[in-house]
Amino acid sequence: MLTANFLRGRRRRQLTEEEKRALEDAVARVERYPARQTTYRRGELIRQSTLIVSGTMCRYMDDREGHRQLVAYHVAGDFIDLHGFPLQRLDHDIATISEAEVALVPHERLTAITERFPHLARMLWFSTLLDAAMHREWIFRLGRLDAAGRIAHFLSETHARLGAVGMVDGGWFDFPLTQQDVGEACGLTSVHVNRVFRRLREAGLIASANRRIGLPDPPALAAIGEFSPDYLYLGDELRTP
Amino acid sequence: MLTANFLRGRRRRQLTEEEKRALEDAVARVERYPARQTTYRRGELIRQSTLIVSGTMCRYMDDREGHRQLVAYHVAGDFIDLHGFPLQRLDHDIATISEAEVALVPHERLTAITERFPHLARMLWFSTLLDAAMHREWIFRLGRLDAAGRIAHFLSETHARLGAVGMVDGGWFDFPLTQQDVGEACGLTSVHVNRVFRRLREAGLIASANRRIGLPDPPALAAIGEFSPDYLYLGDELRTP
DNA sequence: CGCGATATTGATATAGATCAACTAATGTGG
DNA sequence: CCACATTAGTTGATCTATATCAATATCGCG
Repeated sequence: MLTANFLRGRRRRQLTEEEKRALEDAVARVERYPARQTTYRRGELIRQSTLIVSGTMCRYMDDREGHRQLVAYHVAGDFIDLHGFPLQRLDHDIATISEAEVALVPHERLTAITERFPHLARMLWFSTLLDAAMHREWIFRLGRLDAAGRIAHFLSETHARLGAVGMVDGGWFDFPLTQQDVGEACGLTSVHVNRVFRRLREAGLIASANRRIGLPDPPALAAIGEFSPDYLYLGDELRTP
Repeated sequence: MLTANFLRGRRRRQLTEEEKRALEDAVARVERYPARQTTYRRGELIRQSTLIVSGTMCRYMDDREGHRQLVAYHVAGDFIDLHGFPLQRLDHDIATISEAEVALVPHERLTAITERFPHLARMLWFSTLLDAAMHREWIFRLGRLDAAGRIAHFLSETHARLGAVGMVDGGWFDFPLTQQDVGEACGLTSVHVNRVFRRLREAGLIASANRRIGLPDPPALAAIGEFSPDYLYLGDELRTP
């Protein structure tokens, strides 16, 4: 099932079999994007939305000098540009981080869903509001936390979200972001990210190898990042850092 | 009309008379909140949503030490906690800034709207995604701009949004936020906000009197804040800084 | 195996925080 | 409507987290 990870691990995911089938049937085709490619540019008209089947993508905005600010990081099960359905155009760019397989859903089929399946429509709405909740958390992170806190928060969030879709194994998960990318998500330079990573590593709070990250002590990291996963609306079994 | 300012001044606000009436009829009652009062605390169950008729409110999150980070500022016409309709609980607190008059819409009536008026439902969805777009812009502001840029961006945004609901007069608009509040929105201390305000005032870019702010040269201020109003999805007549 | 991307480390600079008065508004009770 | 209290705004001196600049080391890939 292409859409099996959609809202997986979230509370209130009461989709009926009929709704699941309607969503799966709404997929028009599947594509594969190479790593590090911008797939959508701000302002383009959107006629379909993109559900990540596997791989990772991000949404970002460039400042005047071309420095990138990530505004969201997306993993399997995320409907990355569903915002484009009501908005028609987006205010930011979208790119892959790692290679990604995506399912494309034409907007006319989403319109049909909102007419025929009001509850499923509210679940789609819900999923865009999860993004908004993450945005708020990112605002908090940038506005109130220092460098170590921001990075700890970002890693804790990624850990929790990947956990929800079964992609954490023994505290380890894929992490295809460079230190430069992490800096662009956290409003820091890659140099400073490197120094903070070292401190966290020396404190036994993170480990890394082969583009994967391990969190030996998630609660301690969550404490540094003032992270609490409420805003991810996870199912009961997933609600500890 | 209590709901007259809802989506006012936005592109794609094609509500039929019937839809407008349905929304107006969904209002169960009107309340008045005093200034500087927290009206909703994170995690409470929400059974109704709040549309601001007049006055200003904000959404915020506290850090461990109780320092506040604003994540949104809301004015007349904003459906401040419509996110709570699909989410059921919110991840942040809500408070008034100035005294506010609000219209309350029970969630069961919103559910009825999504079943009977799919297009109006998409417009409600659209309005929550405007919030998400503003959130993204706040992330950009905090992650990539310096103090002057952040403040310039925030003032430019407020100017544009109040313009959309007809609340800007000769470049002047109500601004009930203290410098402390601006700091909490922009990730700065009130002391530093004060110094930046002085510089902007001396440069002839802002003026203030009686809790109002005037922007003598909006394009120049927008340039400093790298502000472009695309993300507000304003009508054609309102799309210059 | 070698090259470009990424990570690492050190030295120095700076924007903004912090601490500490002081002043100007705004409000409040007698 | 005045006297006082409280809140908001202003300014200066100093400190610090993070940026910047620069060099080297290591990794992953063709």
